[in-house]
Amino acid sequence: MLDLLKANIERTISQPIPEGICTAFSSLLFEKQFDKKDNLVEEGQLCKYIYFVTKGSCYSYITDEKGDSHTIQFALEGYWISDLYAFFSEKKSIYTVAALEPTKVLALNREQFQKACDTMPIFDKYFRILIQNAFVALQYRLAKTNSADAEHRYREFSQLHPDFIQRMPQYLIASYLGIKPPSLSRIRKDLANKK
Amino acid sequence: MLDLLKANIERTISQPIPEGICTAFSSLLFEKQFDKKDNLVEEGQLCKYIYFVTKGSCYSYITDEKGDSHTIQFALEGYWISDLYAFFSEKKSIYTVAALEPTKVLALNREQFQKACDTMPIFDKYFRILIQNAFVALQYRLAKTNSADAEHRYREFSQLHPDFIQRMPQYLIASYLGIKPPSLSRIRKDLANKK
DNA sequence: TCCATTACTTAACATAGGTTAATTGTGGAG
DNA sequence: CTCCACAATTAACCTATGTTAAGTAATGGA
Repeated sequence: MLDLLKANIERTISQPIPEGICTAFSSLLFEKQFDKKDNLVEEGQLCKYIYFVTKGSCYSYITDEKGDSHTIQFALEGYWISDLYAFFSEKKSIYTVAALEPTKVLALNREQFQKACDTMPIFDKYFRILIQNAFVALQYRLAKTNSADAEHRYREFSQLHPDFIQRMPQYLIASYLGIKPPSLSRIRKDLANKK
Repeated sequence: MLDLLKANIERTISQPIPEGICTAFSSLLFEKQFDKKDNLVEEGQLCKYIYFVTKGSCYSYITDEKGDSHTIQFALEGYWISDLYAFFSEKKSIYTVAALEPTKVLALNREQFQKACDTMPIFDKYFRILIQNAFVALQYRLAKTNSADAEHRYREFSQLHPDFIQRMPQYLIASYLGIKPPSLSRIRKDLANKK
């Protein structure tokens, strides 16, 4: 499962990395397993790790005052996930990360993350580009949240993430899109009728 | 106005930078001026630069099918702004960046950006942390957009960005919050009455 | 200083999406 | 195979915010 990570790094920075660097990096990570419904990060707790998913899937969400959950991010194999706010600031987590299936991850803690970035400049680059891409995608998602209606957002999401449509339950997709399950049902019904 | 940038870099990476590095970096930048309402980036055009604001203010927005604008980001002195999607992908811009006042910026183009990152690893670090912070803030903004009502979002925004409240017109603040000017007026009226 | 423009407010009405609750569908544990 | 718990759908009704349009207040250029 290190192959998945190595491929991810090389694709992200658009260059092959020496075997030595890869070994050095992987020595900073350790493998961890979670059952379905386990929490990888818990709201209110410190967030010690960022996780690279090698098997399974998970998602992060925020809980509002009414107790409702709002999905922030999905992660399948090959995705990083965590509460980056809490991870970098060393404050209490504001999000929860939970496994949707039995899930295997590679965990990286803050000290090792710093060490990787400080001793191997290639990792500043890797994480810079990784976050750069995530930022661009997130900005677009917010732009669409504020400028397009729910049906439009659902159609675009289906196109962009057919894999998520397959594997994630609908009530989570609804919450990712910023709507409630009955609304998503309505939208799906309308779309089915149109065809 | 290079002082502003140097201070920004040192604060971001939490370490002083040698004078030499600073000079080398600044030689990659060039100064540019815009009048009020000028576009720094135009939707549909290539986005050649990222801009560091040294004087004045600007904002980025997306235009929807109906022709309505939706504010993505504000930038005062000490902020970077651009269409990062277009800048990095070399595709046509999907956002517009416009000056709200007579504005001075330092412009950095893609080749120089690459050069800075490739030859001075400290700039990978600088931009990594910069984008990291922007990502964390953006993720929180989206989380709130999906989980809190407009009044809550406005109160939080006022607390977090009193400077924006001062300097930005209300119709742009409304659009930043994902609502229309009449709604923001209503909210402000209600808040004034509550006190 | 005055006019023209642009921003802000207000009110009446419209609507997308939320809420609730009942109903049906479904997949995993035993 | 058969429950049971949970996920998805549906329908009736509700509410926050949008829409439109008019009126008022600022602002900036001649």
